[in-house]
Amino acid sequence: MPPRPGLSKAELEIARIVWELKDAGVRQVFEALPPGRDIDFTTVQTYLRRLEEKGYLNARLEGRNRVYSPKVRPSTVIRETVGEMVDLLFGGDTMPLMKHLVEDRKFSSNDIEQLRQLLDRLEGGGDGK
Amino acid sequence: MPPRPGLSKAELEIARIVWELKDAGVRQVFEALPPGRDIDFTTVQTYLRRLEEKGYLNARLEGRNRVYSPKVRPSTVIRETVGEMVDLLFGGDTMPLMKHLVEDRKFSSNDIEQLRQLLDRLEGGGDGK
DNA sequence: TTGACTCAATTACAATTGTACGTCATCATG
DNA sequence: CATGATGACGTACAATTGTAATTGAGTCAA
Repeated sequence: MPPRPGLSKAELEIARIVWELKDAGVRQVFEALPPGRDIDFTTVQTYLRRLEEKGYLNARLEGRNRVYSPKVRPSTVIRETVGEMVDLLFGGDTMPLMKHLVEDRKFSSNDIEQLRQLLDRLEGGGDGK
Repeated sequence: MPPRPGLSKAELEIARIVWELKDAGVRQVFEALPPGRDIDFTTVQTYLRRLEEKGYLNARLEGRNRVYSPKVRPSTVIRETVGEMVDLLFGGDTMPLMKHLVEDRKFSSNDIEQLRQLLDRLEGGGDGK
């Protein structure tokens, strides 16, 4: 198969809502938009249709309503999106992104502790290259 | 001022080359493309022009050649791009991205050590919220 | 001095994206 | 039943993006 086409920003926004709702009709997604996000109902319809066409969502007919549910797992989309960004921004090298994040974004000491533990859990699993 | 329009993928690719070269004419950028990246000279020209229009690059005339140099610093572009992605993918929350990266990308034990040190250096500087 | 080249500048054009409209069917209710 | 709300579905359309062709001036070498 050809690799899935990527998601556009607006599509990603909508996909996230479906992931969260697990299972949702157009109206539900529409209503789950953050306040201030002012787009038309039919626009949401369009995004959902495109997401289905691109293979990211399943759609079934419930009565005469279309109900969408995730098809590709969020973690997959995240991996692809992040991977693409790492390629684009850092030539595929993850460490610079890590450095940027650690230095640039604010973490609470709680976060820092969590990160330490994540790293600890890694040790031994890595290929140690 | 209106906020700078974002960079497209192709533009980012070209911007990265300019950052690296510090100062470059179209030809140089063109030649710095990775082997296999097969786009036309004039296409590169177009991207550089757009980058200038969008305010990311400076251009000066050297003889009758246009020489481009960075105007917005890479770190700024990186911050914006990463920030946008964090918003889109994780609703603005950085930690899930960190987790994803740590769990999903392969790090050498050397990398892990470096990350630990980064975290250590943070402690005390963070707002500890 | 005539090609062969090289650039800049302009223009083009298809694909993708963000956004919405129009039409038609269905349903519930006054 | 007429009417208003709701949705599916198809269509539209401008902006952005990825990519290139065209045109015209300047430079170099034969």
